[in-house]
Amino acid sequence: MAVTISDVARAAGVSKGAVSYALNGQTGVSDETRRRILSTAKDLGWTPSLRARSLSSSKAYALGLVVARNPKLLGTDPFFPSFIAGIETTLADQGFSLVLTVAARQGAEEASYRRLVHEGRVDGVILSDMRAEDSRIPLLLELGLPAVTLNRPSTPSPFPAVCMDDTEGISNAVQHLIDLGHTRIAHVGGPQHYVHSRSRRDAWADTLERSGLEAELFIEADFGAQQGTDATARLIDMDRKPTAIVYANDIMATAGQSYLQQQGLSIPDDISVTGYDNTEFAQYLNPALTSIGSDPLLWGSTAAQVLLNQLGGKHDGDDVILPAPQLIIRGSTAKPPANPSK
Amino acid sequence: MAVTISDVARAAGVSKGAVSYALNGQTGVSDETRRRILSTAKDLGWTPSLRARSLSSSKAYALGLVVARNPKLLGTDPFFPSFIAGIETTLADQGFSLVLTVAARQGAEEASYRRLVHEGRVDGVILSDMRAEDSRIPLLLELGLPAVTLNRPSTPSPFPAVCMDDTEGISNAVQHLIDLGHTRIAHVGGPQHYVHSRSRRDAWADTLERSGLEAELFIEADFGAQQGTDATARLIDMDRKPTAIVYANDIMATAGQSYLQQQGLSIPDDISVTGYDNTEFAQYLNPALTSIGSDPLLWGSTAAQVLLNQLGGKHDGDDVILPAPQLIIRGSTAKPPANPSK
DNA sequence: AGGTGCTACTGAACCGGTTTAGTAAGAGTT
DNA sequence: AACTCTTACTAAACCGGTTCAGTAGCACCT
Repeated sequence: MAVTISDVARAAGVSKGAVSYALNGQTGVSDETRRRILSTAKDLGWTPSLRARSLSSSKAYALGLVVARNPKLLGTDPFFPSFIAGIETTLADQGFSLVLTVAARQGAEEASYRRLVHEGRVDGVILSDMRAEDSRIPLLLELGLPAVTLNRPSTPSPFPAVCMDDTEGISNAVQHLIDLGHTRIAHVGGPQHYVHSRSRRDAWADTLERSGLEAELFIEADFGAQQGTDATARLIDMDRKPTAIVYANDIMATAGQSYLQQQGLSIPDDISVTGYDNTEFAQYLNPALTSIGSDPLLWGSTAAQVLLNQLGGKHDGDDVILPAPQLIIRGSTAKPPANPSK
Repeated sequence: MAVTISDVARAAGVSKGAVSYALNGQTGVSDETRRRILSTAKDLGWTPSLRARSLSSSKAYALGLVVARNPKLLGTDPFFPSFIAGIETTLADQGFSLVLTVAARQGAEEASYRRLVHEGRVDGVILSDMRAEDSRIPLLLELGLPAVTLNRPSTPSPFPAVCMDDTEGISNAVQHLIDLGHTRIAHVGGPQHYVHSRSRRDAWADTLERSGLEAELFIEADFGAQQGTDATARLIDMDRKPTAIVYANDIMATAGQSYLQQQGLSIPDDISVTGYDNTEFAQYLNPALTSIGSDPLLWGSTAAQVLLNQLGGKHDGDDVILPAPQLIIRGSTAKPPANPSK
């Protein structure tokens, strides 16, 4: 079996308690003894037993992430793998692990959090995809589970937030289109109960209105290719059809772009298109997709770090603001047709 | 605090040991007493402490998944989220959790497995993306960690395998193209150290050769959009350029298709294209992508179940064979041009 | 010299289960 | 009646840490 703290105690000629104090850097042992204990521990190759420590300290040494999305849609979202990789880079260094849960069915989400707490699997969770009136906040308060949120939720939240502004990228995209001469700029947004979907929509509307344009061409979709296509079809069926469409993610933009081309429209000559996320394939589309490039890796590693700090009582209470995603202009945007149809 | 086994013992007027026997369905208690213990446990709302159980039984009640991929590429791969969701559906029912690790850097993979074992985080792992001479097999044997593999590895492996045949879909795709009249069918494959990449290539080559065609137009890429584009560029620069390209995944096919269109080629009139995975967006491309639809959800849930059976000593030793992914024919494939250029 | 306070440590309890060793009661055997 | 065997249970050890209560030894104060 592995070497335990008792083995170290015996070898060093002290009690178990002394070893524990020495190893945890607590007071109660002389420097002299501490050195001796540490060196015998090292000689014997001692490493702490996570399980024993979990039991006696009532900690899990793990963080949780509950992803509540349809796996089909999740599969096309490039955000999560990078985000998770970011979380990992922080956790691995500090002896923590990530427990991942996918809540596919409605209602499974709450059950997942309850189970994580009840089994004591995790010491805290990272909340992504914040929603309006997010029910997870009261739930976690009830459960007493620490958390960080990605972006500050719209309702009061006692949890630290790690923020990456959605609005700047969208505003820049819309302004870019306005500067090119577009006046009928549509937006295909994500589900509006998501805070980020909502703030992207608001950014789109605000930017238009600042230039005296009306923000009327809006369709809500679900971030999936199917609804991206449908929304696009509805937009170009309109009497006063848009000359540019700002999509809330690259998947919908890709699907929309394909649909438009299929309808005989040329991109960007007949209609301009922008995405969000700067997915790896965005630059290889035909034409390459103008998009907004976020940094999920940084977001993940920062969120994990903030949560760990919080657990260690080292959080200063301020939200962490990360650099806003930037607009990346490519071939899918150009000036509107000189003589727009109808 | 939560109610413990001692509380139940006291309430039922028996010893801790008796409660443990009763709750675990072991012999040593009369039916009468067992019923009484179970009902008082229920009345008190007792649930086992995962941590205490982990310590005394030396089990983690968790499975691990180590994903060794560049997060950038991982982000575009629709396989993992669905696969993980599948794993979850099995685990959640049985009180297990999933510990996910992303090994970004080279060498981080082995360290991840060692850490999982060393900390006792998991009772077993699921191995995906099997490689030729896969170093994980001897590693896990050394570490004594149970595992399941996705598909049977090329080297001898004592671990059960859950298999989903790669070859049938590719063979059908190639045969479909041959039936349409193509004779110069290229393949853009994944990294050839992956077993699945290799078997897809072999299926492509075998099917061509069965029809007396030469399997010469092969390029290895990394499943990413960039290399998919590059490979496509090289193929159409050739003297005897292909009239059809079979890609090893949808991402490369999508990137390739865009590149081809950008070069003024019409799909499928000038050149046919097929993908693999049947990504959600595949059907919304322009033209819709002929692809091969695997079932990662089923694969995940089955792999988890087989591993749990294995841990419970209930594995019968046979590999589990899942239905092979099927070819889905869409607009990106058609008969070759009547008078192929050069 | 006696009291106080601090340091450095020990021994034991504790976290909440599982598991082993031991035992009392009853049935069966001869 | 004495012996063995089984059943049903208890007490205690154990997993490997953390933490609390107690104590010996020493310095300092008055």
